[in-house]
Amino acid sequence: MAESDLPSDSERQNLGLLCFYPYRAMEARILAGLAAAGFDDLTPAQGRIAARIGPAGTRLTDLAEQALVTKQTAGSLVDSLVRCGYVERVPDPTDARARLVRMAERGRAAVAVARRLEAEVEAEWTAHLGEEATATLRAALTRLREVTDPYR
Amino acid sequence: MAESDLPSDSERQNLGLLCFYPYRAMEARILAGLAAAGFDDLTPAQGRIAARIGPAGTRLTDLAEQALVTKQTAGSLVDSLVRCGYVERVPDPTDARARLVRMAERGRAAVAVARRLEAEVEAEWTAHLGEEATATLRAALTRLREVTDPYR
DNA sequence: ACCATCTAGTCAGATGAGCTGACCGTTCGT
DNA sequence: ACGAACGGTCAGCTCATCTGACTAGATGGT
Repeated sequence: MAESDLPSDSERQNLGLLCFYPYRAMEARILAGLAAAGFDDLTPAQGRIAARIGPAGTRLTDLAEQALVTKQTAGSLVDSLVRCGYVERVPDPTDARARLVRMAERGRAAVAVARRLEAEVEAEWTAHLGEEATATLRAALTRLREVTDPYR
Repeated sequence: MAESDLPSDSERQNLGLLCFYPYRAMEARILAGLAAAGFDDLTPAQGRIAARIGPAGTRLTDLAEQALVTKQTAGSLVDSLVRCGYVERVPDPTDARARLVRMAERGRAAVAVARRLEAEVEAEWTAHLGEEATATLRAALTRLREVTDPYR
């Protein structure tokens, strides 16, 4: 990679903002693809919550904490996901106060589509940047997460 | 996001999601810093609009297009920014239909603080990643923007 | 010059996403 | 066994965002 390709000072952008573009692009592509596949009642916020549901189910409080929203917000998003058939609530066998939010049939189908779309977009990005630069980018972002994501 | 038949590393995350953490962290830090400096009536959405106002002023329609929101949304955000004294609307001398949204005194003061905070956070990230890796990261993100930002 | 059309921006109304604060039932440590 | 902590819901609010319909000014073809 030629060093002369580095942006001039006037073009130099805030690193946070630079991170925003790929994130927004990925989210938009996945949401559009899901809609095209018939999952057209999903919103970005629902997706962000749903993406954090573990294989065995996850408590509402944990979802809220990881997504950095209040439990009320998480609760209403889960309600809407339940209404649309993506997830279900089951009692937590280990704690009678709690319930686990778990993927339902439709949710699993949507996740499969989302994974495929995600891989598709990453492949495009890799084609643009090159294999090696992409791997380096992923490594840097993963390290950066250590200081930017409080809930790893 | 954990179950997949693919034998993928469990730590390996969607590149889009990996981009999300730094973006969110940067935005939160800048907003918190601005609030601490007395600019405590700014919301994230107002900030995203305000960040796109050019030195000579920018039309509402252009702000909306760049921020990927409708002009109605941009309009109401600008209204609130005007109310709080951050920006002002002046007639566009070249088109009587249009008005330019321009930074006001308080807006310029806030921008100065935001720039300082931004540099501060980037310095922390650089300390964590190292000079060279940070430069490489910036270069990769800048190139990635070519395919992820429709309004460059 | 005229009219059709385009563009800049606003008005009205709806909904989603997020918050704070108050509350109830369950669990757990001492 | 009891009080503090935890899991979750209810109520009520604000802000951000959308779609659709509209007005005023600009522009271009005949």
